[in-house]
Amino acid sequence: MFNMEPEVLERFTWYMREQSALTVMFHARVAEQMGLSATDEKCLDLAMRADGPLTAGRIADLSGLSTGAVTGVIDRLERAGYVRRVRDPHDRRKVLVEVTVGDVDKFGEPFEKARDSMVEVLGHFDEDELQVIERYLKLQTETFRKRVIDT
Amino acid sequence: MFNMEPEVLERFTWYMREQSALTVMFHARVAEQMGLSATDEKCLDLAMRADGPLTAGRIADLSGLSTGAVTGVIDRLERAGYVRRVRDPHDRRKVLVEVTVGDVDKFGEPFEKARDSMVEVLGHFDEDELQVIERYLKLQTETFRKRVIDT
DNA sequence: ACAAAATGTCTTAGCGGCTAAGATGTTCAA
DNA sequence: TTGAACATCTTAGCCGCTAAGACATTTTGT
Repeated sequence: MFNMEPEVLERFTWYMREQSALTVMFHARVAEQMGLSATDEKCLDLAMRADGPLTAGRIADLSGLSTGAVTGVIDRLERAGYVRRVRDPHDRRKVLVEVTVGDVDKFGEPFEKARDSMVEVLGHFDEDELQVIERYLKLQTETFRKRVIDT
Repeated sequence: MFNMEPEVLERFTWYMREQSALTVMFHARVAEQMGLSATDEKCLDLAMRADGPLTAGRIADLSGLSTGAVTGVIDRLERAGYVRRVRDPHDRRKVLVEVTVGDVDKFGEPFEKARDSMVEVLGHFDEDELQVIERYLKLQTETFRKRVIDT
């Protein structure tokens, strides 16, 4: 591998830090717009990004909340119409949390703005460059999850 | 501009969403490792990323917290040794929040892991590709801030 | 088949942080 | 100089979180 100067690394670090802070603010905006707390929005996001419906306990694990707290989260999400409790027919102790809203992108102004913003940015790159960027994003998310989150 | 297929857009949306969720988890890890709440860590991050010291009121604005809450945040950060209260000599009503820790990267394991992870990822690209990625990151953060956060 | 242990969720008590309103101290303007 | 504006702190009340245990269901061991 060629020699990467420290300044380059420093600039990249800055971008990551900046993007990181922007992301936290973005989540706060989305939550506010949906009439949810940051916690509730985070749990709803988990439920939406999962393959199938999650159990209450799995949401507790993924979110880091206690099971008691998750009960409250699901109560509020259910009351607001975002999810529905369904008892698992194969194990009636379990509660499956089913998301009852369709298209993710319908989730208010912040999401639309974020999408528009992304389209605008990507418009500044040609096809070859987009392939580089996609390779980067894919590798970045995978590596970050493996090395930082999944400890 | 050339024609961008919907699937490409969808894949990029997925990466952004994934990265977004990972970032939120990352902040939770960092906060936990520092013995701080998510709120306190967010405020400390604001103070660290600012040019000079911020006032308590400015932190309230930027964080979206009430001034009363910020008083508590600064109390806890000060007690934990991360910041120091300094009265502004030019306007003694104001309280400047001075960060009293040096290198940002000393901030615990998660930060180091994140940095290592970034280095590993960037190692998979040559110099030309890195320039594309940097251009993308710069444009992305700027555009996102302008279009989504600063409404 | 039955009892005991394990599992998954919900309930409750107690704690701590948040908001809103107002108190306190400082600066600005007439 | 005096009243208004400003910046922060204090306080009361509320709400969500954790920890512990209750309840219902499933699994295990005999």
